Amino acid sequence: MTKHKIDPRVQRTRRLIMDAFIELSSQKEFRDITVKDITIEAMINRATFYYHFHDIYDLQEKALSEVLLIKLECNESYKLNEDLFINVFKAITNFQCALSNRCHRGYEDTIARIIREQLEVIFYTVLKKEHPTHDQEALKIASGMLSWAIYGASIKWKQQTTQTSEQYIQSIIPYLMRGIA
Amino acid sequence: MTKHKIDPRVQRTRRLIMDAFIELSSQKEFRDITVKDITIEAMINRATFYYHFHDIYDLQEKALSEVLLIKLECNESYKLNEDLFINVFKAITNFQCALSNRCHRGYEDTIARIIREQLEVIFYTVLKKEHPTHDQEALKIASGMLSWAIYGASIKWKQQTTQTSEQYIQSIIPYLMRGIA
DNA sequence: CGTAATATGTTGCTTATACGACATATTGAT
DNA sequence: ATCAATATGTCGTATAAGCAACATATTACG
Repeated sequence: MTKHKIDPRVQRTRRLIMDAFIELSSQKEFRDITVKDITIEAMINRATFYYHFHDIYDLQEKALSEVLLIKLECNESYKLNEDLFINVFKAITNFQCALSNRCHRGYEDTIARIIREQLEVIFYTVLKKEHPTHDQEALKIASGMLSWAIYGASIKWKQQTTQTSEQYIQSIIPYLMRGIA
Repeated sequence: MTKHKIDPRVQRTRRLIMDAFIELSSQKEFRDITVKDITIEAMINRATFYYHFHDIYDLQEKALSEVLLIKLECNESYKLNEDLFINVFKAITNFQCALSNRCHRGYEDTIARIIREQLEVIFYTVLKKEHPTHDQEALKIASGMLSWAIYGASIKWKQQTTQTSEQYIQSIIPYLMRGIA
């Protein structure tokens, strides 16, 4: 049960805006999508857009975060183990490949930040559950380092062509597991 | 271009309500569908439902009219000829068959009225276009009689089992065409 | 480079929708 | 037949969304 119920109109309108962005992003590059495009596709007023989002960049981040979140398929049964790393790595590499022809220059930093932030939340949640008595700050640092590490691995993976993402992450999991679990 | 623009919120909300009704009517009989069911399925407030519809019966009529309208596939190129009668007849018999297992007793009159009203509008529009100088009242009477006739034929068709709806209407078209075109 | 067209961002006001409360009606169970 | 549960219908209030207008910024074109 949600502790705080969101107004259904807000849910619907945000859904309309997010879906409009996703639809438009399959038709044109991110930098060519305007707030006007969004409002036409979603059939909402421009003032309504600004009621929900700061600007087009705010929407891009939130929309991409949601897309990644869906790919990550987070669930409460996640444990800090090999399966988690494999799933997470496949999700972020899939995410990056899906974006590679929609946003060239200028979005790498945004995407990188979105990926790291999502990973950090996941790792922190899992670590918190497995080590409830540990210092919160230490868990934050650990999850932050892990997210950077996984992200760095994905960048390295992209630079090579001989291994699938699953093969690649499996080859580096021993380096991840040592010193954590 | 519409001469009067409808508020997008009104359009969206009515769409939600109509779609909720259609969805529910594939799961339960009409008489078992409540306003509460509709508001849950559509995710709208009960007061909002009453803002748009008088009661559940008002919704049923409007929703069914829309379903029939879609089946009729009205377009501006319609002419009062054999094709029109065949299309119209197939649409209303299809409509009646689709409903036959969702609303038993108590809805025949509502459905009959919906069918006749839609047919009357279609026939009047076509007659008006083909005989623009004719007396408006005479055109109304002619379209009314035609709609009753076609509806009556559909009732007769249901009572027999040897002919398809298309065969049936073709066998009675000569009786319809004489005295009109 | 200058100008026109287009997009952005904001504002005040209006309309549509949500909520909770309430009285009444209907339905289901005993 | 009675009572409890559920549904209906309405109301006052609050919030979200739409509209038109406006000033400013950006983009496209000649």
